[in-house]
This record gives sequence, structure tokens and C-alpha cells, in this order.
Amino acid sequence: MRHSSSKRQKDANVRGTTTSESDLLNGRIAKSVTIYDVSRAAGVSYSTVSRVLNGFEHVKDSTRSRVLRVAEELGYVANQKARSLAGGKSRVIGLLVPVLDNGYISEIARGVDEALARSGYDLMLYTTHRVKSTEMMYAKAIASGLSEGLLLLVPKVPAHYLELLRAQNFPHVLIDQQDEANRSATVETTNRQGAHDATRHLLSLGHRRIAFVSGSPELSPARERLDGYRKALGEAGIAFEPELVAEGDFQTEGGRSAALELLSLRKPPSAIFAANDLSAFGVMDAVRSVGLAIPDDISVVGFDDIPQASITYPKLTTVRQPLTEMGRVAVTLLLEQLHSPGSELESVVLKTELVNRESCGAID
Amino acid sequence: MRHSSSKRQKDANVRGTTTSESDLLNGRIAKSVTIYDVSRAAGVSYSTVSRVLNGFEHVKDSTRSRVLRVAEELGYVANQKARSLAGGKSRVIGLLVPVLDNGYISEIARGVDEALARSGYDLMLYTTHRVKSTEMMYAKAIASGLSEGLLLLVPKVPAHYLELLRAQNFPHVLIDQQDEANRSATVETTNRQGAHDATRHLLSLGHRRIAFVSGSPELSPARERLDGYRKALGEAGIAFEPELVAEGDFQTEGGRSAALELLSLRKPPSAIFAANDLSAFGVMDAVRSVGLAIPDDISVVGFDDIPQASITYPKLTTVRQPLTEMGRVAVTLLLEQLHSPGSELESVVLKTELVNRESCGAID
DNA sequence: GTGAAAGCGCTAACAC
DNA sequence: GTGTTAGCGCTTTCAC
Repeated sequence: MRHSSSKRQKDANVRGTTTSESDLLNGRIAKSVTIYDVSRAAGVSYSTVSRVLNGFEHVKDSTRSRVLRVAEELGYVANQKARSLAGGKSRVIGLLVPVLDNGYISEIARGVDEALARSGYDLMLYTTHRVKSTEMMYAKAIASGLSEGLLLLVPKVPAHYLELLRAQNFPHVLIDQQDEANRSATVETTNRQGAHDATRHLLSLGHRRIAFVSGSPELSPARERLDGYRKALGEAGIAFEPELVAEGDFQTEGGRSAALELLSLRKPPSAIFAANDLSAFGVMDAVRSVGLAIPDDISVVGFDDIPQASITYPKLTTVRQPLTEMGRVAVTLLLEQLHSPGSELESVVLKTELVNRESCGAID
Repeated sequence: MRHSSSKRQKDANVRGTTTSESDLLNGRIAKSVTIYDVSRAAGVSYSTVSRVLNGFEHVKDSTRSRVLRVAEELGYVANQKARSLAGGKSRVIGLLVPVLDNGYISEIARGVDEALARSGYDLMLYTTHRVKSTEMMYAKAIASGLSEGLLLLVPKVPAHYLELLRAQNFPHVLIDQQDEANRSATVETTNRQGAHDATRHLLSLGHRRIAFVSGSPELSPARERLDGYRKALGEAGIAFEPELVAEGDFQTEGGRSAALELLSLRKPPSAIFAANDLSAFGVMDAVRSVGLAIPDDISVVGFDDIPQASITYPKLTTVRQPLTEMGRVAVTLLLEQLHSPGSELESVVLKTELVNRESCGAID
């Protein structure tokens, strides 16, 4: 019997003499308390212990409770590595993000984390650091690593990367990005509608020259927001003027320079709608840098409602995306895939909502 | 020979027929390419493959390169679970944080993440969600889980928790918190000096009634900052007035109410120094809510220099903590423990620096 | 209902 | 220099 090798026995003895009962009661981690130690103490085979620990049905109640009690007493903690190696679940899911430096990402991550915690899963955070070439490496590492599933919060996942995940049948869900092929679960928001709402808000305030600071055009949310803006304009009978849309990149700096461009137009806008809050901050800064006031001279609207949006001065009027909710929903979708493999892939679209704060003014 | 069991053979055959060479070249993850597959293809034993993969010395060059080439061709990726189970390293370290909702934490996390990425480690993120009772659970999960070491970014780690870590000899480092017992590695900053600098800055601007919005007093950085403030005042020959320090909690709301209190004093301050940026934001909001202007009527100084501090209006003058650097250094200290166990525990103190922006004005 | 045995993929003695 | 042999701690058939 493999487990009664002399090495084992020695270990057990050493432990027996060095670990007092009070140590155990105090929660001291006896590093080497294994399923086998529990089985011996409970007088059953270790496969029975495994059954009990995994909530298996066909175990006599008395056995079950005894095993549970002994495990508790010994301070047994399952070794996740062994468990997952043996085919069990690791209860770890991975979250792939480009960077960690903005409220948009950390709010979503927060939702992910909360939902995961509730479900007893741990979180591996994979950061690509915006380096394209490392992503393939991640694909490998992740699929053969310890995560059971993957949440992708990366703008524009390379198609072949997604292919890999699918080919592997590796559970995953895309957050805030479209899946052209429609073969992956996704969580998105009503980007078009949100942009439409924001534009209409500005329109209702009397603005007619409304500029748009776009996001990176290769990202679907950026395109949809532009669409929403154009649509609202069209409905109001206002001709779309290309010069009023300046290309940004979803970053503060991009917002700043785009706004500067807009502001130097011979007929500058009276309102600027930025594709996300980060760029709206840049816009606000640019507006002030040319000596204009918000909202008196220029109105500004953002998109996302990241936490910072409510502490700017003036507080930013913006289209709220339910960021943490997106994270939570993504987890739900992923867990569904994990628990019932092969079932229909689900995708959900969450509603955006205009949050009217202080950065917009009426025009006479 | 265990590995030539019929099951194995069948697997190999199936793989052989379903995975084309182009699949492999395209980086398709052949989920079950193991060290054993590589060994067969390379015509060596699998321990040799292991040696090569782990950079062992005593391997013939020709063998080494052949193994490497074959591994590459087959798209071999090490299985971390197996590797760490077998006594190898998991190359995962854990970061324990209270929550994920503020720039202070995410900036440090960013530093951690960057440093880890450079060293080829992965990051497990453990969030306590400010629930005290779960922390013991974390201790267990972490020590018997897959992290090789732990970074603690939690304010006020329960002493017995730290004891646990030490008893286990589990590599760990504390970020931004004192270790009374001095038995754990730590990364801190010059809190006292930073607060001293901030106060002196205000003093040099002519302020005499300088208020302080404190942080949670049970946290050592909070106490040190208060000390620095008092010290600077004393050096300037200004008597310390208890009514000028209002208790905050390092959160925006706490800062707001503390400021409101201060502002309603019969002799209100002309400057408010907040123990961190988050509370400074609350202070700014409170100041404006009573109709006062920053910096014309009231000067405000923060502490931390989280990213948001530079996008407020006016931009916040604050004491910069090298947040991402703290994260990076913490990783360095942890890796040192990992690589040379038993060596002296190191602790480092990083310098703070006053960042003079727009929220302070001179007094006549 | 419970035990025995095999094996997950790998590292690490120990041989030769 | 390289192969053989044991496990790491667990899940999972397969018996009984």
C-alpha cells in the first residue's frame, strides 16, 4: 500500500509530536494535512473522504459526519493543485485585461471579483500590458494553466486567439466587445442608444453644433457610439458635419488634443460629446486651457460613468454603463458554461442610462 | 511501463489523426501535449525532457536542442498544476487587497502586476471585500493553494493572520503598513516626512490656521501623517489645536463631512490638509458646497497622488507616494524571499514628494 | 456504501 | 549525460 511507505509514516510522526491540538484549534495551518491523514483519523479509505468532501451522495450519514468532523479538527484544507490535476475543478477563473490603470477596467473587475467571490471562485488576473505579441502566449498559458474559464476584457481580441479558445472549447466570455462571428458569449451595453440619448440631451438644451470625440474606430463600441450620435443628429434634422468629429482613442490625452482641434475650428462647437469619460476629462482640460468655461461656454458629455466622473468639477454629465454589473453578468454567463457545458451560448445586452450632472448648459 | 498503457496509446493516435501539422504551426493548443509526448517524439526519456525544460545543466547540447525543437513543434506547454504539485514552482503569487475600488489600490496593483510580468509570474487576486471573518479562510486557501508567496495590501492585517503566515514560513510582504513585531518584510513610504512637507508648504504660503482631515487612526500611515503635520506646526511655532483635526476615514465621504465640520468652526481654517487624496476630493466638494472657492478661499492638499488627483479642477496639490513603485518593490522583496529562503528579511522605505499643482493659494 | 487501484503531468532522487 | 522509479494529493472508475 503506497501510502504506508516509511516516509509517510515518519512525516506523520513528526507532525504528531510537533503540532499540538491547540495549534490545530487555533487554526494553525498544518501544511501537510492531506486527505489521507483525514482518512486514517476517521478510519475510512481516502476515497471515501474524497467522496464526502466533494458532496457525493452515496455515503452513510454517520460516515459523512465523522469524516467532516475529523477534517475540521485536523484543519484539513484541500490542495487545489492536486485537485485540479486529478481532473477536479480548480475553482479559478482568469480575467484578461490590457492594463490596470483606469476606472473603466477596475470597475468591471470589481464586479467580476464580487460575483466570483460569491460563487467561491478565485481570480487570476492576466494583464497583456497592451503588448500584442504576448497574447498568444497567454492563450497557451491560460488554456493549460489553472483557470477553468476566461473573461476577456481586452479591446479587440485577435480573431485567431478567439479561434483558439473555441477550438479548445474553452469557456470564455467577451466583455464590452462584439463577436462578429457570434460564436462566443458576450456582455455588451446599448452603446448606440446611449450615444443617442446623450446627443438628444444636448439637442434638447438647444445645442446645434455638437462635436463628437470618437474612440478608436476599430472597436465596436466606438463605432456604435458614433452611430448613435449621427442618428440623433439626423432625427433632429441636423446635417452631419465630418469636421465636428475628431478622432480620439479613449484616453485622456487623445481627448485633449481632439478637443483642441475642435475648439480651433472657424465655427467651433457649443457642446462636445466624448466617446468615454477618460477622453471627456481631456476635453474638459482642453476647454479650460483655452480660457473657456464649462458649462457656460461649452457643454461636455462623457460615456461610462467611471467613479472619477462624479468628482470632477463640474461633475461630468455622462452616459452610465453599469460597469460592475457587466462584470457580474459576465461571471454568470461563464459559470453557466462551466456548469452546463454544451448548452446554448448566451449573450446579454445591458442598458445604459444618461446621468445628468453639471457639465451641460442650455444655449439661448 | 506505465505510460504505454493502451489508453495512452489511443490518445496519441487520436491526436495524431485529428491534429494536422498546420494546426500545430498555427499555434493550436493541443491540450494534451505532455512532456511524455515530447519525450517520445524526441526519442529520450521524459525526465530528460523535464531537465531540458527546467534548464538543467548536465544535458548534451544536441539532446537539448532536439528536445526544445520538438517541444516547440508539438506546441508543448507546461501544465502548471502538475508542475507545482510535483514540487516545482507554480510561478503564481497572490495579492491580497480589501477592495478594488480606488486608485490607490489599483496603482499599487499595477506596479505589482508589471513587476510580476517581467519575472514571469502570474497574479492571483484575493479580495477580502472588507469582511474581517473571511481573512482566516484566505490564510488557509492561500497557504495550501497555488500561490508561492503573498503580497498584503490590506490595512491592518489581523496579528494572528500574520502569525499564521510566519509559522508557515510563507513568503510574504506587507505593503504600506507597519509591522509592529518587525518580523515581516515591508514596503512603506516616508509618511511623516510627507505630511511634514505638505504642512510646511501651506505654512510657506502664509497659512496659519491649517486643518487636518485624518485617516483611520488605527492605521499606522494615518498616525504618521498626523505626526508630521503636528511636527511642522510645532517647528513653525504654531500651537496645535485639536479642533483643527477632524477625523476622516480615507474615503471621500469621510473627507466631505470632516471638512464640513471644519468649515463650520467659529474660526475656520484657511487651508485643509487631507490624509489622502480620496478624502481631499471630499474636502474639495464640501468647500464648494458652502460656496467657497479653491484655492482662493481655501487651500487644499492631499496625499497619495492617485491618478484622479491630476484631473480634478483645480488640480490637486498633493504628497506623492510612488504607488506603482511600491508595488514593484514589494514584488522584488517577495521574489528575494522566494529565491533565497532563510535570508534576512528586508524592508524598504520609499520617498514621498510634494507635487505642487493648483489647489493651494497664498494668504496675504 | 465503501475500498482498491489507476492515473492526472510533472519533479526529483537514484541508478548506471 | 540519461533512464528508472517514486511520489506530489487528489478524483475516478471499478469492484465487492
